[in-house]
Amino acid sequence: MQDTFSLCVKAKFNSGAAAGQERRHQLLASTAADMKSADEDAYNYTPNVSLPVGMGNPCLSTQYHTLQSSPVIPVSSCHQTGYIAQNDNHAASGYYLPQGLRRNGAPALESPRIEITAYSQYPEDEVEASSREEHIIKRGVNSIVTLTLPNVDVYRDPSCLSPASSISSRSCNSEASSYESGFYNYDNSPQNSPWQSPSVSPRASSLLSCPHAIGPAASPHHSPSNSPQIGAMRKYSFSGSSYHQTPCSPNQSPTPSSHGSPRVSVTDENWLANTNQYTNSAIVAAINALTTDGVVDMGEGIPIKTRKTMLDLSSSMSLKVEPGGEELGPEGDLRHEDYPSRLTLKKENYCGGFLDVPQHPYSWPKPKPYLGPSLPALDWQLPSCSGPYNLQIEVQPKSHHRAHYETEGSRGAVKALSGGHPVVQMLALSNEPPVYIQTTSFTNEQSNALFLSSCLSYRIDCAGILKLRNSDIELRKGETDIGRKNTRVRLVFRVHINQPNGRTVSLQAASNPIECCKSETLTHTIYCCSAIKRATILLPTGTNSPFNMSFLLCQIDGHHLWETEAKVDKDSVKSNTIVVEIPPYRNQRISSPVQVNFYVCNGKRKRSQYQRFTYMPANVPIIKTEPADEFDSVGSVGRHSKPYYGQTRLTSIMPVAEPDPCLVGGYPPCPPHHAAMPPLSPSSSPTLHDLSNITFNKCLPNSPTHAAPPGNVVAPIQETPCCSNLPHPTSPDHNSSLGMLHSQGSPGPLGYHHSVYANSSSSSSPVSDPSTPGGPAETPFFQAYSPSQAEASGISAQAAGSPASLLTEDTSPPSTAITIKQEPQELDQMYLDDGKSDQTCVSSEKG
DNA sequence: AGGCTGGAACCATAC
DNA sequence: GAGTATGGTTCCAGC
Repeated sequence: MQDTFSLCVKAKFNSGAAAGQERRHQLLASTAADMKSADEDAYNYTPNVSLPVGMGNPCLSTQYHTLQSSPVIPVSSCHQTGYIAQNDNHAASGYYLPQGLRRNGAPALESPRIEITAYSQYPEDEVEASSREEHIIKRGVNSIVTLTLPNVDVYRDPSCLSPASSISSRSCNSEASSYESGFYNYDNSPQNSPWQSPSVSPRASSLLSCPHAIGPAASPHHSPSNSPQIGAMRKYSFSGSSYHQTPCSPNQSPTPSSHGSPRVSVTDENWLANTNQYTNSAIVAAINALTTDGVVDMGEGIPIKTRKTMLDLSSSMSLKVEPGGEELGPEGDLRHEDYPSRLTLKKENYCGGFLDVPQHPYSWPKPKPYLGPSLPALDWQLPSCSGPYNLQIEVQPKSHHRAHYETEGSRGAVKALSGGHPVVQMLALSNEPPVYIQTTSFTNEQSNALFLSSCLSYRIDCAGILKLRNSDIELRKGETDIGRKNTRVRLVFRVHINQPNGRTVSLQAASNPIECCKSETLTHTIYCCSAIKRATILLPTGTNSPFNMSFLLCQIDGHHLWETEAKVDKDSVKSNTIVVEIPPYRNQRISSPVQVNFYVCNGKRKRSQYQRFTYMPANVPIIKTEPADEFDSVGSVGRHSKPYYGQTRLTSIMPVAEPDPCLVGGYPPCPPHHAAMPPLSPSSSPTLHDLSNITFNKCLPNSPTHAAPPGNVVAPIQETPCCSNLPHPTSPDHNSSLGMLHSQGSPGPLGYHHSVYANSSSSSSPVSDPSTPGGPAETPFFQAYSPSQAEASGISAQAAGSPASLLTEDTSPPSTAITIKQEPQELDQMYLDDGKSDQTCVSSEKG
């Protein structure tokens, strides 16, 4: 199940010397959201991203993206290949499959996502007037650029209170896709629909029964005026999604809505004005699906809850088609011409039981057609590296960020663990063509392009996350309760690199999952550790800490072939931690790693999400357990051994202002993936990290910086049965590799980190932000450390009230034939609940 | 004064 | 069907 979030980025962009001043640019990034409901854990969770290409396999075969092609990118173990756009619209056809399209032509609108959209503050005219050169900036390697929103005033203009409606809608529209599709500069052909997410959602059918098409409409969301950020988000979102500059949402009443009920789920004409971009065949199909008999029965196919809401707010329920054909841009005409009366009829029918919202006094500025090169839809899967280019998230966002509702004010931008902001870095060989940073939603692509010499970092300091009500989502999807616990998202950033041959290489990088829910429950809790034979996990005690906690293990294949309850040290509960002894696997003579899931429950109905746990064979000294992430897993688990290093899904973060040394020091800062670095081999095999001989320093908040990990040697690792054969799409964590699976040659949104981390001591992070010293280190992953260490430090740390630590009683696993990569002397930690009192770390012991 | 945060309160749903 | 637990959403107050 997925929920929908909209995330906007209001970024600062210090254009650099060339410009000589701050430039307003619009940056659009899509974010895919990983969400799962309580019932959708490792076994039945459907990843929001049903992409043929997994995130874990960032490097895909080179693809040529064209606007006219379907976004399905063949999966490949890839490498060096980015998604290349070509101005000609032919090549792609053969590459892409209309998987995102449902049988009836409706787009697959399954995947939740957040959308990050920063936008240029330049007035359209001004933007157009801007010369390309003005936007060319030369930056030295490792320079950091801050995306700024120039006209903050505009951004927060009260009159533009709720552009967010677009966002929400937008997001919902793209639900089907793994990534938000922000490019609607497509023709309306089904296969060209941006909705055709490469992701093939198993739940595609749901869309048919649901007004997903009206989803956006369902979420025009009368954003409260008190949420400037939301408004901005929405605005950006729409902008980003259509290349149309929509300074202000028409949805926004100059004055706060009188009824101001946040429950308003259906868009008004304003929405359409913006969503004309969406009024393509997909929408029509969806609407048709809702109104098969030509008469819309609001009582059917719409969740009661939503229905109720809608009725209550019927006045806002309107899908009236705006006469904004001229505003649609190139494709706009087609849309309307193709489905004018039909769409109108359907909408009217659909809203038959509702009162139309009076025409808004507002008038949308005419969106101008995007004149730039064809760019892949945001819901397309793209690699993170291509040739000399490599896009990476230099500083990962915090693992937890409370998303705000439309009825709320902004809850601030997503921050980095260290207290700074996420940083995205683009790396390229110095002699390579300039990098064209995709700054969508502009009428003049030139004005939104930045040409970089080699490396550039962008600090995303104004990206918030907007969460849509589940009811709205249900309305769109025609499902009920789909939003439950869909609280995790990722940020996905993209860059487009123009090449001399006229092609454009598009890359994208995804952040670590971000927990967006407010409540701090077990659902956020991440328990990751690996162990051999036996391990002890220290869990935090707190309001949500289960006193009668059960620790269960079950296989990830969807069947509880084996399940057992872990032994809980009741005495430990007295302290601030709970010690759980993980039982040995049923078959202790396994020859390959066996991945299982476990969850924690409080003896009632509350239980955590599934977390992965790996039982390693006796002769395989793998200790590290990979983070769980459905999003990651979507793509290539089992098939590609998706690299997964340094990635831990943290459910909570430590105090922003006080980065944990363990996290920061434990891993070398993300080295600026030098362009000079040899291309990562697509065929690189995942490797295991041997931590058996590594001792880890005490993991205390104040512990000294840990030494960088020694050089590493990697060796291929065989995939575990569960992973190789079970790319369980429903498993939130199925993508995780057993042990320290990573393909050194497969950098990517996630895997890339590994490469980074692997390169010890590379601390030349381009990110100059002192607040983000650790860079990638902010995304620690669990590691085991020697018992002695655990005793000496980890436990003591617990006693001291510091986050729990991962205790590992490693009885020195027998040496293996594989080459082992040493891990940094660091203790994996997991912080819960924003790293406050609930900070916790999990320690495992191998015995 | 406005925005950001944290948390309480309320409501709906699940058990 | 009622009661309770849990999660989702809204609202409020403090910083």
